[in-house]
Amino acid sequence: MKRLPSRQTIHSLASGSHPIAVVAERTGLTQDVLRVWERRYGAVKPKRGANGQRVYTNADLERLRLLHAATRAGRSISQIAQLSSKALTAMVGDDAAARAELTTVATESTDVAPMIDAALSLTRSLHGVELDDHLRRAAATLGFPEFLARVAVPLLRRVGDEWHAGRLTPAQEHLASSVVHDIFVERMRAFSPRTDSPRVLIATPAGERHAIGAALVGAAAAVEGWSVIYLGADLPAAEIANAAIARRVSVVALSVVYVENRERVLGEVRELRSLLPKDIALFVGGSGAPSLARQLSGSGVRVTEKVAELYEELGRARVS
Amino acid sequence: MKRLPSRQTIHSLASGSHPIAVVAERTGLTQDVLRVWERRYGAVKPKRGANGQRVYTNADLERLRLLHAATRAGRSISQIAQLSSKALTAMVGDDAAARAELTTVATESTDVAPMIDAALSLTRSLHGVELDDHLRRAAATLGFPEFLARVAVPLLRRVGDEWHAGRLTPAQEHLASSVVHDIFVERMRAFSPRTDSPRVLIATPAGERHAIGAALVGAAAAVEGWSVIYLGADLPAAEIANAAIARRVSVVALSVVYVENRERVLGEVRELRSLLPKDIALFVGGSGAPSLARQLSGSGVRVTEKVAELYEELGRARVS
DNA sequence: AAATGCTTGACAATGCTTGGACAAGGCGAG
DNA sequence: CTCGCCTTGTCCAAGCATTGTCAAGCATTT
Repeated sequence: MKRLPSRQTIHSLASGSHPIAVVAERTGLTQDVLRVWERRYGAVKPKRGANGQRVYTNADLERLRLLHAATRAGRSISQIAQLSSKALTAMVGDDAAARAELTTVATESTDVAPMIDAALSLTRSLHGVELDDHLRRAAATLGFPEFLARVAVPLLRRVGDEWHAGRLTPAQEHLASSVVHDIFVERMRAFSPRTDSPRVLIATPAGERHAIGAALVGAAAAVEGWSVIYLGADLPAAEIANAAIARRVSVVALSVVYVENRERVLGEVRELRSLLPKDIALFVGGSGAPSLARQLSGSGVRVTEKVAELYEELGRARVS
Repeated sequence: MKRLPSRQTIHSLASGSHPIAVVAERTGLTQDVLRVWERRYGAVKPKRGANGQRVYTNADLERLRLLHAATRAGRSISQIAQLSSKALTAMVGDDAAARAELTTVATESTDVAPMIDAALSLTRSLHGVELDDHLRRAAATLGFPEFLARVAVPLLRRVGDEWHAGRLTPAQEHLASSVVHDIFVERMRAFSPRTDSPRVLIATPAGERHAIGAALVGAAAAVEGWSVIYLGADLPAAEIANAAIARRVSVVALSVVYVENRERVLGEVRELRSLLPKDIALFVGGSGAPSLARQLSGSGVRVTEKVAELYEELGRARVS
């Protein structure tokens, strides 16, 4: 038996132990590449199990991700394989920053500011059809991911700001949200029917009536190749759980934008977690999610920054 | 005695008691696997009924689902069968999170080579509907200008090459062209009806029966904000001139892909130029255009080869 | 008798490892 | 510019362990 002092258990939780297949899946590297990087450059030195198979730690995994990012940025593996993980982190960060700078210069060819301004003015004048048309053009011109990051999200934020400042009426705000929402939903439906891709179910919990965040996540996920089941807003936990089980999704994602009744939302999320089988992962995202993070930690619910970024950080240079 | 009709075995019963068939159904594992996992790895240890048959609890069921998810993620059953259910939950959650993260991060710069390869393979197998779907996804993901330059044009060129090399049949070539053509035309129609924008007329001269280049230009122009009048292929100069004058276009663009009869095309272009008022600009583009460049220089006809050039020319013409 | 399930043993498919070979692309020298 | 060298990712073959599946024979229940 292994010795199990508390230190060891903590450490083993943090260090992880993954077979090569998992590492390949998670890093995006081929098994061949993993082996050859080890053999030729000693990039990582995984332990071996009793059967001689490689056993990678989480540190190895992270290191390999860094190496992968660095090689994608144009570095040659033989030059960087021996570097410390710390140096690698710094290097990858530098590369990302440099590239972000470069791409923002390069992408200024299509200037989105006029698109957003035009959309805002159509919102003001309550020209719904024209707004819809205008945004669809923008989406077709930029491509959906770009449209999301550089037009839809900034527009929604500006509409929100203007509304808070009293310069937009609720009707105007509602119009903009609903037009954008419909575009998201349509795109989601158009992209989803891939049969063999992993399924994700998206909704907002009961008490959260803002569907727009959920629709945004759904559209983004659909474009990324997920098969999306979109249920919309304000659903009780039992409904969500039933749908998730019936459709055999592997992930359920909830969007929480504005927390009206904190306890109620928390209760709904907890109930949903208890109703779902453990092998279905539950994510909570959205601008309201971080405020729930503490109460939900350790309960098997993941409060994901990644999804929250779609709301707040996508406005900046999205190139990671 | 123990009359437990299957209906009563709902998860409201905390412990549950299920025969192997139910467990197999609910976990997606075969009965053989259930037994062998128990025999070889002690993954679960179900109680036995009076007759020696296995009786699984709900906890067993959940644990088996977790194990199933973990093995699907690439882990080997012998390594994880002994782990606690809690550790398993964490591991499966991690795997799901990693996958979600990987896909959402992959938004950076989309690699088009696989798109083109996939399109070519769909062309080979004559899957017209799938090809259409695939290309529309690509267009929506990249945005139409990017799609044109990085997918559609390279694809058409490769199809042409393969066809010349005898590796594609005429039917396959035709399928690809027609699918791409339809996408172009649809995009053109969907984008055109701006009332106040400058108008461009697009066609191919008599003798040129390949409409695809014209459709390409039309779609590009429509996305750029032009109001496009698309006449299609193989039209005599007089027809084109009449339409151009009647609709008061400011630009006429001709596409010439494959020059069958050089003199005839030259004649058509010259005649068209002479029929058009001087304030209507005349462009000739397409892969067949450069070979006509010399004979047309100085005659008030502008020759462009690449799509990018055409964009520039259109931009210039629009300003003037 | 039919259905369901158990055990044991055997077998085939899959996956991992090692070592080597190969081809495409980058890069400097001629 | 071409030529060769180096780097790097991919592929292959053989050996071995793991793992899913199958068959045969038996037990219990309907």
